[in-house]
Amino acid sequence: MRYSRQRALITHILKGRCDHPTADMIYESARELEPNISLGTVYRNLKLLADEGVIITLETEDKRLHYDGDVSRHSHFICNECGKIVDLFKPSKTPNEIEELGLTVTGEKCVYYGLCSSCGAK
Amino acid sequence: MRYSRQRALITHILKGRCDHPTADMIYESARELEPNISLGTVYRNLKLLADEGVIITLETEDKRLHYDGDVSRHSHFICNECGKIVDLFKPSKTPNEIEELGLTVTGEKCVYYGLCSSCGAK
DNA sequence: ATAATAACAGTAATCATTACTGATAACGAT
DNA sequence: ATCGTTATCAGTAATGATTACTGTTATTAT
Repeated sequence: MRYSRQRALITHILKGRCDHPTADMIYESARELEPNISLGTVYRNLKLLADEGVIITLETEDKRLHYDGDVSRHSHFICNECGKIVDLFKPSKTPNEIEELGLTVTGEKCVYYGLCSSCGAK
Repeated sequence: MRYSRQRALITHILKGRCDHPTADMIYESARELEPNISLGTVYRNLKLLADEGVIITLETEDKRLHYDGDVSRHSHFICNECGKIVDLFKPSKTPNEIEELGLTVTGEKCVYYGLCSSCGAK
């Protein structure tokens, strides 16, 4: 993977903020420093960076992919009302521990990734 | 919410299978018994049923929403290779316990839902 | 420096999902 | 039981996030 100013910028932006922006939000930020950057370039590099494990993706119910520059093991809380995404460090926080942060938990979705038995055998 | 034959069929199909079909797959199944059912009807009812809590949605990396008729608390395993979705009962299975099912776990994404402190105050 | 090609900007295409329209069916009130 | 209201329908068009394409530019190994 060659160096590119655009990819470095996208990485820098994402690592320097603690929210979970969409591609479009990152595009807006990037244009402040690189006015001619293309939205396609943002999408392409976000996908590359996610494939490389440099950043993380977050599928939400708003149908848009959110990106997270923090690749340490942690989970997320999403407000059903305003859609705000909150980082929950310590991955195995129990619902009770989460409530202590002022959050009301009504549900959870936990997905594990990896290889199933048939794909792992190959 | 009024009764409709189409909605009853969609519910029946989803409750009667243990995979995690997309709207399109449910549409195919539904057309076997209700050949004139519309794809829009399938989408509309799946959304209604999910809002009512009768079924559950699952956002995956294939960009399509998957539906689950099992609303009991459980988590999922998705194979990175073939995309197969496996139910993991007992929601708090540890990675080690999952490995015993023949699955190789390389990552997890855990999201909690509810109300944040500002939205909860209202 | 040059050649090979990854990456770019700009834009068109894709495709899952949602919205719209006129027709039909469920169901409470008469 | 029929009527009127309106939720729901079938069919189809529109939406919008993401991806693919095209000709150009920039990176890097030789």
